[in-house]
Amino acid sequence: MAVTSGVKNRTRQAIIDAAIDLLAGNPACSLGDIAAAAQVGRTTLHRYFAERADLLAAVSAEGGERLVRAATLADLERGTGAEALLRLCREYFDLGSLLSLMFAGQGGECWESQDEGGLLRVIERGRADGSIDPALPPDWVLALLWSQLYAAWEYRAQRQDASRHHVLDLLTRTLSNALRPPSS
Amino acid sequence: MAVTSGVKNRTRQAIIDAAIDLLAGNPACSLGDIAAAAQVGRTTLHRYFAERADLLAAVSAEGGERLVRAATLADLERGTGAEALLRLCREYFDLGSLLSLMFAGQGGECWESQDEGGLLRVIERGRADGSIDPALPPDWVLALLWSQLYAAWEYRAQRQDASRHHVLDLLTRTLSNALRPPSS
DNA sequence: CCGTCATGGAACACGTATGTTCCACTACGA
DNA sequence: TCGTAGTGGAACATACGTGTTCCATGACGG
Repeated sequence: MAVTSGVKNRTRQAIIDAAIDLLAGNPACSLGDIAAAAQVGRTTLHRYFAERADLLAAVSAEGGERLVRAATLADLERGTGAEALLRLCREYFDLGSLLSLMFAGQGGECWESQDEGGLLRVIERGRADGSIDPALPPDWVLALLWSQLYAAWEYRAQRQDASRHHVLDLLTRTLSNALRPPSS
Repeated sequence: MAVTSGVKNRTRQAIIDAAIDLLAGNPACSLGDIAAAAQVGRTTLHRYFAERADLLAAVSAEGGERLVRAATLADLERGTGAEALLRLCREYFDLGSLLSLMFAGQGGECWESQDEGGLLRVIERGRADGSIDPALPPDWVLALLWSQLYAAWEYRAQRQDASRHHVLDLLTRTLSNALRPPSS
């Protein structure tokens, strides 16, 4: 498969990036808005993605790739379950507006199904090695992870004075506390 | 000001209730859908709320009232700051789909501004009495409260087997752990 | 210099949500 | 029995998003 002319790839990527940013803020935003944000004509957008559903599918695929990439960077096999989860949290935090987009997708549709199994395994490991409270069901831990991640992202968006490092520190502290077993 | 005939009040309330339920699931849902859910004609809906914005304003007002009512029931002046916050959490949890609606409203627009001050005072009290980690900024505590509340609501919606009591127990446990100061 | 490639704009048809008007039906009290 | 309040349905005009077609422009390599 030939690499369809570097120009087309860049245009396509610009559209997808713009779509992620705008859809995160308003899942019902118009294609015209997305095209404008990507600095291309609406005609061009339709040339790459015939229907809205096609664009959404491409955004979904891009999101899935970024999630997998983040999970790889987090090196989930290393350390205790809780440590791995917190590392993953830091990687996910850098996904930016993609977080809002997935949260708007109501908890899980396509992307999560990919590595959700992997995450649940990490959580189980944490419950076994004593770094995560076994009284917490794995999917509740997952819900907790996503909700605090989203809260941290929104917190950072509202208070520009808060540095990335500071917010990440708050997130790490509260999440690890929430998951810690009572005996520890 | 006369009480405009009990019938009109009941119709109006039915429309607002239906609007809260549907808008929580889809903020862009049509007025026709809301009218159908309220079991009234679209004409009637327009008779009570001339424009969509009018209905949204009424929903906003209703949400604000319910929040205030919940805060009153929580008796925020009693006990430590953390205890009061957890009581409030339980009251808020029963607001149901209103939680999703306010979360869709992106963290805070009108309703929160009402009692946000009161909540921040409770959080400050908790920081002072040692029941809340003083290292956590009050508005981060607030963000944490809302995000875990939303997570709990979604968790309950997805897993019908989880009883209200069980979910509320998980929420209380993780939230109080997240807020607990390290020394304790 | 010419051809193609990628693009952007204009215009159109179509569907849907919205807001309005008009008329008919039902319940209820005087 | 009559008049009124509350309602619902049908129809209409309007606005907006969508998907398509057609044509013009600028860039780039032969």
